[in-house]
Amino acid sequence: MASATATDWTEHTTRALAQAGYRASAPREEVIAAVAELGCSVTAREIADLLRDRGSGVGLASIYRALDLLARLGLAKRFEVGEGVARFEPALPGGEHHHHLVCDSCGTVEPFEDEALEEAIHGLSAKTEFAVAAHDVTLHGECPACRAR
Amino acid sequence: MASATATDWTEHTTRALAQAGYRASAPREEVIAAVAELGCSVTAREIADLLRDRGSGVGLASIYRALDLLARLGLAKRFEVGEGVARFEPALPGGEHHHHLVCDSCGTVEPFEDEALEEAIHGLSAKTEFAVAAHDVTLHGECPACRAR
DNA sequence: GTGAATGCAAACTCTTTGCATGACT
DNA sequence: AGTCATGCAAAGAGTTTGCATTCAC
Repeated sequence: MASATATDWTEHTTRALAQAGYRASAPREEVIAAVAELGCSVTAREIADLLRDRGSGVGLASIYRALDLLARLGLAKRFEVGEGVARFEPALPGGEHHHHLVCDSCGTVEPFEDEALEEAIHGLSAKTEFAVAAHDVTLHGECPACRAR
Repeated sequence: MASATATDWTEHTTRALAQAGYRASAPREEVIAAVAELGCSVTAREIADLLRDRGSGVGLASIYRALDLLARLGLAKRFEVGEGVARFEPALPGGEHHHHLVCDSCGTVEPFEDEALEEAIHGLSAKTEFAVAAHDVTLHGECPACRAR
């Protein structure tokens, strides 16, 4: 199911780019495939490493440009978990919505969803004078694997 | 009251540094004063600007070193709101706890507290296998001033 | 053929670090 | 006096940009 979702996103993204008038270039397709493959928390470097290992000649600049484009079109979400490095994840069309658990020992980033949290934020949004358009929640701690050690 | 709190924090911080065996140097004191003065969301650059305008000769490196020290001792909290720049705020001894509203138009960062949000996160922490030690919540949107425009 | 997209390298920003000098205890 | 802390400048990491070339339409 995870791979089905990744495929969905890849197709959706490719189609959305075409509809928005962007050309279907091989480098951009490779970046999209890498994002789909690496999943919910990808850095530009991770994509570069994957593509290089794969023998692709895609340059770092093109990766950044592709990620920037995806984020601008709402096809990917850009976020940070506090290391000063931009992270990206596929943005699913359905508006599915999750946040991140970060292991401060090994750096693992894992997604989670929580309805009560969303409700609390929704209630809060109504109370403030800001027009709240988005929110990010990051939980820091230690993952099960690191705890076991 | 805000200034009383700032004074409290300054004194608390100075005392904590002394107790931890750190020397009372003028540059570090200036950085602490600047953090207290600039309040809940300060960048290294903002501190540098303030101190320069004030005629202080404190170097950027010392500002970063001081901020790093404060964060390591738990006297200040380091966070980011998604621009790739480290932000700092005084960490009050009482364990008072807030999060941030960011205006995506003008960059204003404003604190808020919400009990329901804390409860949701607490409940969530109990459900996950991560040992959750901390959390950050950032709400993005448009501030009242920018909305009026 | 024309303009968008790429790759490379240079430029930029933020942050950290090496080292000699100066300051607190 | 003995260190710790500073300032400066250089080094690093991540990201962006200028420009000539390549490629999709």
